[in-house]
Amino acid sequence: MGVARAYLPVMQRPFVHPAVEDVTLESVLYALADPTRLEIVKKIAGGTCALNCSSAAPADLPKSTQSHHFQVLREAGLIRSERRGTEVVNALRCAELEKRFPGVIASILKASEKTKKR
Amino acid sequence: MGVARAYLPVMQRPFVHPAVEDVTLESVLYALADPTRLEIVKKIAGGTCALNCSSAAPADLPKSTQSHHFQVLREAGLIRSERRGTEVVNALRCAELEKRFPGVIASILKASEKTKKR
DNA sequence: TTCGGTAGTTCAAGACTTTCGAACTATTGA
DNA sequence: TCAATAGTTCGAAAGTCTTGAACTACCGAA
Repeated sequence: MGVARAYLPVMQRPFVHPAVEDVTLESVLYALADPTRLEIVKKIAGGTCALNCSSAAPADLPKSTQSHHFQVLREAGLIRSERRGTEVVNALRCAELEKRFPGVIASILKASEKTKKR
Repeated sequence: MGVARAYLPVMQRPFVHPAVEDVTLESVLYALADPTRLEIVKKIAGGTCALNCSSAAPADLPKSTQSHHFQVLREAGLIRSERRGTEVVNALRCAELEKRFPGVIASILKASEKTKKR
């Protein structure tokens, strides 16, 4: 009979996400204050389905930097990540965040669109 | 006759504020992402009149740190500062910011009030 | 009119963060 | 089974934050 494996290999460990009530406004603002991360969030928010890391991040961003930014976004409670075989798909936690901080994410995304085109 | 003084003493130089159209969303989010600065902005926003630096900042914050945070807020376009004798009075640039980034500041301030009480 | 207190600035050093290359782990498809 | 793909971890270099110390400017009292 299969002995329970105490430690899952690193690349199989499920991601940990904060409960929505533990998400802080400051961590959300902090996460969005970085231009690269705002870019990522915009890309995820703009699409209709969850995106893997590489396609959500700016084209030439080193992978180690990508990993770091996705971790910050995840720990801030902005995105939910799930492993799908070799890739990680990421979705914005829109509805939850809207309930917790009404208007915040929506107004920021809207403002960032307008600001973008110059 | 009074010779024009080329350089005003440091402590008399007027503050420089960015024009509202040069304010970027990222600099605003960056400025608000710091808990101390969010605290300061909340205090300024909550009052009915402009506040000097010492009374807008958390009680035990070292003055050099205060100075730094007010500079960040000013350069981000969030506050307008003016010298009044020995002190500096600070006001939120509410109306201008609301026009440039509708809902952003308002929703953040609102969310921060709710979050505060725990 | 000078002196003490108050308000804020500047500078430099130590602590903390960010970024990124290199080496690694898992999974998939040929 | 092997190469390619997707992401993680580590450590070092570069960058940013925080703070004490020394400073400037202004104000009010004696």
